[in-house]
Amino acid sequence: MFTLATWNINSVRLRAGLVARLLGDEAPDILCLQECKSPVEKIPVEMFQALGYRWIVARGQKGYNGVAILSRLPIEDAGHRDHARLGHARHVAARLPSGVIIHNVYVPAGGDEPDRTVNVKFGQKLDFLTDMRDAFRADRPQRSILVGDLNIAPREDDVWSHRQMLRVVSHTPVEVAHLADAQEAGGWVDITRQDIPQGPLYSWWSYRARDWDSADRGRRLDHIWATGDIAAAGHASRILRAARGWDQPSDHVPVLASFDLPA
Amino acid sequence: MFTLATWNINSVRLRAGLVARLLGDEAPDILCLQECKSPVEKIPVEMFQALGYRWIVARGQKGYNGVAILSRLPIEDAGHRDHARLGHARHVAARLPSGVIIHNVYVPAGGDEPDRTVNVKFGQKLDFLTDMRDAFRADRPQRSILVGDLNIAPREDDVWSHRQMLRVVSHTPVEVAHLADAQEAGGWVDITRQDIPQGPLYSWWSYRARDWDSADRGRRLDHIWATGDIAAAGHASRILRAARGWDQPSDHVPVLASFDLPA
DNA sequence: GAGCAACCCG
DNA sequence: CGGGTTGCTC
Repeated sequence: MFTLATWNINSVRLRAGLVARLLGDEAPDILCLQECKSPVEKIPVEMFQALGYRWIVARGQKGYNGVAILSRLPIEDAGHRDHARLGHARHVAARLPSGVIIHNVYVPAGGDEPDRTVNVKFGQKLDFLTDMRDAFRADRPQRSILVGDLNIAPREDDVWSHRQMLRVVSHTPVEVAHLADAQEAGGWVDITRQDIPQGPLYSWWSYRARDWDSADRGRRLDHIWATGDIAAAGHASRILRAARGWDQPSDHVPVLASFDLPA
Repeated sequence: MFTLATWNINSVRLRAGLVARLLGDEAPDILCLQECKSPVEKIPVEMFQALGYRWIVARGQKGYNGVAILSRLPIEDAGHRDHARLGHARHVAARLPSGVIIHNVYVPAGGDEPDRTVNVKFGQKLDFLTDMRDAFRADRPQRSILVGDLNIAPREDDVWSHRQMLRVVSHTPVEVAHLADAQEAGGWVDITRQDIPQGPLYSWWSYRARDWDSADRGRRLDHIWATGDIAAAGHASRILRAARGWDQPSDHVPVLASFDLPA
């Protein structure tokens, strides 16, 4: 059995203290971070190692993007992909001793306008998802877990208002379809929704609203998926809403799940 | 009797807490600040008023310069000067009930190269001082006090090494001469040195040295002067070296003096 | 070394 | 709103 968490940290150096708090409070075996906004060599790894997270696999970039997998179980680097050839640090993979592969993904946010003819970033987001789909078609994953900030809230109850969000990037039908295609191509099961099938579930609240808690205009942008062969082992899904109220918080909160599998 | 302090605060908004600490600890009747780096309307005046400093006279500018006089005695705005027509907020004056005038001055730093033919900022610094001199010649001050960051350490014992500083902006002979001319034109007496005639005295330590305290490569850039007619009333001069060790400090520390005069 | 501006990005 | 960047100033 092992527990896994994913968190868009929005600067791993600025929020190393919050990461330490999560590791201390929840003690996941594996923590996948996105938006580290740091070159790999400037990630405060000693701090995480001091807390028992001796293994780290990461892809870094100065100022933007950046993904890292911290683990207290031994992990090996399992490569990384440059989906849609953006040249961004948005994917890294690790292998557990049992052979299970963890993919840590940070899908592009996609800008404001949900129209690729006027907004190149929206086109890049769709291309990134199409490229993910193609990679999973070419090489169907098995005994794998995919987590990360996918920057899409696919279901009606993944957003505070389906109607008001239909034309807002992260919940438009074209994005949801692209995400579904990638999910289907990999045979990925949404573990969070397998565990909590009904009702509103959010992992992100905008910085721009000061009353994020009462207004509760959230979105579920952060996901934990597993391939069908191991999906039944996934359980104990949680979203740590309280982390949005921590001091100097990220706009995302950690999402967790456990797997009844040998690590 | 009243006590007066001067402090280059290097952002009054960022260090409003330190200002409050000084006001609480030392309770000067008047505090003159330089480098407020703020428009007047964004200075946290409510905070100072809550501590009893009900009067404020200020000249502001966005991002750079900015001078303010906080007082718990009633003061009136006594105008401001734009020496050398730089268009900077570097001078403001206030009048005490007794008629004593307080000038709060922030002399330009002057850049790195002490040569006006290659460094316009150095030329502006000299012009600013010449213009101060001319203003005092035209209208000789009486019953006046002049304080501020004059960005010049005039004496050998105002710097950690006279020899090594002779070609460093803030201690070059040409600057010292310009300052002396302005001082003489106004009949100004250096109250700090009237009180503490001998020995090293510094009010500034560079941010760049982490070991500012042990290395002690300081300079006395911040001054309290009074016209000859009231100079004998000046006493109890102090430089609050400890403030350089406060949390997130300014690179300057407060300089204080008291005057045995009716406010 | 540190603050602020202007700018990019989410 | 709140991260990051570069460039300027002190």
